[in-house]
Amino acid sequence: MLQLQVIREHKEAIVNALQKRGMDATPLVDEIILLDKKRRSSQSQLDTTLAESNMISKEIGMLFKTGKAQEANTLKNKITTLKEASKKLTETLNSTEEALQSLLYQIPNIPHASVPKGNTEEDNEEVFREGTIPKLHDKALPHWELAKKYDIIDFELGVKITGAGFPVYKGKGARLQRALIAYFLDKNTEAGYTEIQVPHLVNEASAYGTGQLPDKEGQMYHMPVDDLYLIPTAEVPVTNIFRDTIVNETEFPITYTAYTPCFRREAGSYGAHVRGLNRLHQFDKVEIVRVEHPNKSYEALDGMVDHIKNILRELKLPYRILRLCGGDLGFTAALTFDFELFSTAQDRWLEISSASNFETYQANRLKLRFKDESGKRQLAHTLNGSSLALPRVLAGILENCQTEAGIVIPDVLVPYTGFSIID
RNA sequence: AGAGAGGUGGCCGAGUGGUCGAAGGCGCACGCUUGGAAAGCGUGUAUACAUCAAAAGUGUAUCGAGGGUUCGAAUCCCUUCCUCUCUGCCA
Repeated sequence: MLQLQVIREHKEAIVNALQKRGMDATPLVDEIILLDKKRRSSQSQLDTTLAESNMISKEIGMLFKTGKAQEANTLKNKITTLKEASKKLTETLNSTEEALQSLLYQIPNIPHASVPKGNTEEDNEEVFREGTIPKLHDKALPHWELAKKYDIIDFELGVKITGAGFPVYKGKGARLQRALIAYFLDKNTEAGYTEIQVPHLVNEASAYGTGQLPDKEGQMYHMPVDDLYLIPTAEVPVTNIFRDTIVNETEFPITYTAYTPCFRREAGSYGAHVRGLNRLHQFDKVEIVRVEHPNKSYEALDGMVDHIKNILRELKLPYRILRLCGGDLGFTAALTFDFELFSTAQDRWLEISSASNFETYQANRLKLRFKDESGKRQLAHTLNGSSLALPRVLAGILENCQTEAGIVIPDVLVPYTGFSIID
């Protein structure tokens, strides 16, 4: 959520910047400014009214003490009018604030200056590419065929137990998955991230805190009995650790990594693009989260990008990095780099990581602040990235590392898997 | 799940209808003292919103959350969440 004060003071700049997202924010912003004016004047009026009745109440107290009950009773009548007035003002204030809040929720984050204009994925800007795309043998298969051939992932079994998009990993498939999780967590820990384990269900306040609600209502699994949501990413529970907190400036940088399953309803299409592991309702992901000083957040984002690069380098997988364009940028992000893995057998790029700086957008909702040197409170910057999302990395390994003899496990993973080939 | 107790500032803890944003202590910050440190002494030490160009100041709200009673609520009533103890159930 953008800060009201910023909207008030930089209206033009905000409207201009949001055009990059293909959005004309003028009407929204205008209404917000109007409501904000109304809110402030109601606040002032209410405050004066309450101040007056507080004063009279004190007077009444004094009068009763000194035995002047009659005079006190006269004042009581006076206060009735004030009470009615303040009740009305409270109502206006509340409804104004509510309306204002819901409008504020509708404004996405302001794209960073470096974000390219554009509406679709085509307009994303490739900023880096590395790794060699392997030449596969003639009988190379897509991962869903490989999964069947080697009996390492069973999609039909998942359908039986739960439904489409809930695969069952078996044997070396399950072991490879576990190996990847352990490997990613180890790499992240080495890079200074503190490993934590968090709940996989969150309450409504947390879902609002990181911006899944109200923007992505319907994309999360909701348990109405307890009013809890299954997490779509570890970002939600991890970032919400800092909801309603004031951290000390000296604590920066705050860095966490967490492995969790992720649950997404993903009401969407069927077909080749979502086949196999390409899109799932439940998948595993290792996430990194940072809370940073505003001066350091872009440096930190670069650091995250380098860190993820290193992992992919070690795995010897071909990948590229995209700077997302305005139209493709997530609602809450100011700048996002997507990592895409090239899947030779599918002949397409698969998104495997997304590293974003949210600047103060999340922090404002979360009320995550820090005390700066002069003791003033400021909003912190939050960042997160996948390091990494499992299914498509798995798909990439299966497809890119397949040989006629079997699937050759990348060297760095062998200590984790305990085997070097799936055959 | 049943019975009981309780939720007060960074922490501990007082407060059962008026002058309480809240005693006292600890912690923390600054100053004095000291060769330096400790002790000691002094001062300060919540958040949000409004007002103001800004700071200061002032006002309002906040004692888990929401609602109610009252001229007035940390204090009384209702709802709800959470914690603890005992019993039950259970990986």
